[in-house]
Amino acid sequence: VGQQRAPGQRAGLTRARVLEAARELLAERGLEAVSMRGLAARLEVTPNALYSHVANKTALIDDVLDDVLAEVRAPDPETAEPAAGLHALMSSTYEVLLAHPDLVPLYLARRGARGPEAQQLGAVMLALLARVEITGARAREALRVLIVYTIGFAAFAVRPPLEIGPAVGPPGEELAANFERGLRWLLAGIGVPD
Amino acid sequence: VGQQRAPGQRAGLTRARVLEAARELLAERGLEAVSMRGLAARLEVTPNALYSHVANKTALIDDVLDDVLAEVRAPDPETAEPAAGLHALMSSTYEVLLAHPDLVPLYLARRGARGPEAQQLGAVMLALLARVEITGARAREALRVLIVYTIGFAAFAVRPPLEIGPAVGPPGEELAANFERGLRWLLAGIGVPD
DNA sequence: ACCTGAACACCGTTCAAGT
DNA sequence: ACCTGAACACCGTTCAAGT
Repeated sequence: VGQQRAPGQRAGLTRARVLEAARELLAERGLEAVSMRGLAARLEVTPNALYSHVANKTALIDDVLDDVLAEVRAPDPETAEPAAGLHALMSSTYEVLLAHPDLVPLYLARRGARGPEAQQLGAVMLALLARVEITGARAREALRVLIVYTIGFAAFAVRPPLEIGPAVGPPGEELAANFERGLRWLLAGIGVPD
Repeated sequence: VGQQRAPGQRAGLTRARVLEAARELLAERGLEAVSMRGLAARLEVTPNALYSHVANKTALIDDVLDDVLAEVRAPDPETAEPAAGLHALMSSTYEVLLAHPDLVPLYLARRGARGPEAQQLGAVMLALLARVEITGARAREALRVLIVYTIGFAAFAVRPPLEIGPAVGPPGEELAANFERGLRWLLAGIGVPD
C-alpha cells in the first residue's frame, strides 16, 4: 500500500529483513496476518518483490520456525546429567512453543523444523543419550518420542483443549505439571536413569 | 461449473449429502481439493448454496473429522481388560489416523474432535480407567496424555518425519513399533496395571 | 539483480434477489 | 427454505517489463 518507487528503484530489501518483518507481523498481529501480501505491505513493496528473496511462502515460514528454536536453552551435552539435561531441554522447548502459540500448529503440521537450530538441538539430545549408551536406532526412537510428545502437548496447551468426554479446561499450571509427569514416564521408559 | 437451475429451483441438497461429498473429495483428491468452491462444483451448485446446509467451512471439516472416528474399534468397557482395552483403542485410533493422512494435521490443529463419535471414545476410555480406580482429574490427565501422544505420533508417521539431527526415515513398521512401545510406557506411568 | 505492473487462478463469505 | 447472481475482500504466484 503506497509504494513510491518506479520500476528499477530498489527498496533495500534483504532476506534477513523479510524474515524479521515476518516475525514482527506474527508477534503483533498473529499468524493469519503473515501473508505474502500483508508482509509486502508492511515492507512497502509489491507482493511479488518478496520472491527475489524467498522461494515461496513455505520456505519463509520454515525459516521463521527454525529461528524461534534459537530461544530454547540447551544444556551442555558434555557436563549435564543426561536425564536432567533432556528434561531441561524438552521443558525449555515446551515453554518456547507456548510463547509462540500461533506457530504450534505449524510445527505440528510440518512435524518440527529442519533448519540449523533444529539440527543443533537434535545433536545435543543425541549426545546426552549417547552418554547413557543409547545410540543408533534406539536413540532415534527416543528423539522421535520426545519431540512428538513435546510438540503434541504444547498444541494441547495453547488453547482450550478438545476435551473428549465431559471435562473442564485445566489451567496452564496443571497442564505444565501433566507435561512434566508424562515426560518423566517417557524418559524412564526410554531407559535414561534418573 | 454448469449449474442448470434458475433461482428457486432446488438441487436436492442436504447436510448429509454435503458431508458425503466432502469425504469423497477428500479421499479422491486430497485435502486441498476440499474447498467450498470445489465442493460446490462437485455437487453442481453455486458455492453459496452450501451455506444453507453448513454454517461455514470450519463446521463442515469438524463434522468430517468426527465422522472418521466412527471407524475406530472401541472395546467393550465393561468386559475388556483395562490396560489391554486402552492399548487396543489407542492402536485402532492410530491406524484410523494413518488411513486418513490428509486429516492428521487437522486433528492436530484442532487438537482432536468434539463431535458425538469423539465423545463416545472418550467415555469408553474413562470407563476403562475407572475400573482401575483412576477417576477425576487423574483420569482427565491420562486421557490428555494418551490422545496427544497418539495424534502426535500419527502426525509423525504420515510423512517423512522431520529428522532433527542425522537420520534416515524409518519404515512404517518401525514407527508403529515405536508407537506401541511409548504407549506402554505411558500406560505404566499412568498407573494402569499390565 | 531487484523491483513494479498486470494478470492468473484461485479462496471464504455475504447480500439481495427469485420461487 | 433453498437456491442463483453478483460481489467483496482477500490469497499465492508468475511473467514481462523497467533500471
